[in-house]
Amino acid sequence: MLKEERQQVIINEVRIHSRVSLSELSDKLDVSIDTVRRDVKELDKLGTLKKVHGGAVSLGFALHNYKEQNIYLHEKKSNIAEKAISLIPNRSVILISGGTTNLEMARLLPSKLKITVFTPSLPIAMQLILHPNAEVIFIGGKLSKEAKITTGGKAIYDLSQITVDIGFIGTGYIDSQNGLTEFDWDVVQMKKAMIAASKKVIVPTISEKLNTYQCYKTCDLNTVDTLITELDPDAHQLDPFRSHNIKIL
Amino acid sequence: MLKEERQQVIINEVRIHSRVSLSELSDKLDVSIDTVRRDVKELDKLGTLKKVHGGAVSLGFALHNYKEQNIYLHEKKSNIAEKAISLIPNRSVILISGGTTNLEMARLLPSKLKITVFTPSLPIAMQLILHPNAEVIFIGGKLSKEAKITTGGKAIYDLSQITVDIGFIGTGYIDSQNGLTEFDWDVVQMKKAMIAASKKVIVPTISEKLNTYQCYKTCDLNTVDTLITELDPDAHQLDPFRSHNIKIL
DNA sequence: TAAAATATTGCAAAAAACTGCAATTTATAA
DNA sequence: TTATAAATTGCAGTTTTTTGCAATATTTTA
Repeated sequence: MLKEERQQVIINEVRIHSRVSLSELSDKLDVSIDTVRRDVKELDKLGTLKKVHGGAVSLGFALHNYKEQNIYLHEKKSNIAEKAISLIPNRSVILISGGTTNLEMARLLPSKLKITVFTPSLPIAMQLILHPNAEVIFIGGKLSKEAKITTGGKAIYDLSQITVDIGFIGTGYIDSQNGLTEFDWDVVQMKKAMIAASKKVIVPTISEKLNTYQCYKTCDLNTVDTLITELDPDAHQLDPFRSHNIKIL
Repeated sequence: MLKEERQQVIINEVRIHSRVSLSELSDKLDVSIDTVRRDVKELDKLGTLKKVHGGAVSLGFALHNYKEQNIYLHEKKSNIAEKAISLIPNRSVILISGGTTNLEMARLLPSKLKITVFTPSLPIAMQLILHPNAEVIFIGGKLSKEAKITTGGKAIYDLSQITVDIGFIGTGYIDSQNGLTEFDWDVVQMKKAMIAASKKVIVPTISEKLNTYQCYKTCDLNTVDTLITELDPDAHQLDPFRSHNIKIL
């Protein structure tokens, strides 16, 4: 088989599936993994596809792919995401709201984890497309351009028809007195519906958000089952949140 | 055997198979591999085919291989997208299925156009978030990772509850006999539902797809109101599609 | 943090390409 | 027809490209 043919096959695979692993290609093409790696490297240089660790993805996909803005915050969010992931049993059904911390969680979800995910968040759905074992169900509705999640009566009604094991509910603001709050009224309605649909409510948030609040209230703190921050669970900053029957991680 | 004949055989082989290896040619033509190598080198210089390590490929194949093809296709898609956009009145309600041609349309939608868009496609929704005057309503459901659109009973039911002015329905394959067809059954169900929800059905497609078909049928050609390709509406290639009461743009 | 998976690098064998050359064929003109 | 020049072809030696492997480094996963 000519090298050109091989590369053509690779391009097709990437076009059809948006992503492909080197071992799959090596298998399919019956050449060593080194060879497909070199091929993919060449195609990457030519700008035909994007090489990633373990395989390749189509350029269209790489576009929407997440971009880490602030390294400092990013580390915190990865830390939170890892803690959050540790709470997800295999074969569970979860709900993920929007937000960059939740996006980080979606990105870090282990590929072996079999899971069903409901989400109204466009970026999170986009990310989860890459996950081989996640069944993703998108909550439809009117798109909020700021929050990049769906909102409105339809979405809220759809949420009322489901119950999930765990809801990972991000929040714009969190305060020991005022609970979870937001700046956007539509978003609050969605979060209320998401919380109602979740047997267990987990709130992942970076510590910067602690002790801040806004005008519209999502829920009281005692609605929250688990609060996850990048801090040590025993940190003093978390003291005001201990009195509400909340697990802190 | 004359050199001329030999080279003609080589040209034919490449035309038929898109590719050929030097050893195959040497075998078939019963001359040394050096000779076919020299032949191929000449044909390459004449621009009849493209010489590659170990053999030769057709020019189309080579073009297909690299970035040029993407740019080439992209131009066609922009052309189609512009024609499609000209059919959208201000303040109309439209439905956009998935596909890269439709994505191009979403990208090129004039920012002044006030519009309501229903879509089950993740990339298109992602794109439309950037549009200042588009109200975007996402059709929720189970995500198909291949097509990046939602599918399944819920999405189809939701579609049955709406009616839009225009539906822009991309298609994987289109043929004058077999109509619109797809490779993926779930996607076909979605497209049927989208067509049912549209007062007017517009099918934007690049000419490469004309006269191709697959096993699952979306609809007959006479269901389509307007067919848009990058070709001139009078082009001969479109003749087979004229008899079905279709506007061609 | 350890272990598993993936990348990188250098290297050597194999395949293919290139070069010069001689034998052969073809073309051309006397 | 014949002599000569030009083109074609195959071969041998050399160079380049491709490919797989192994050792080592890096990244990802558990």
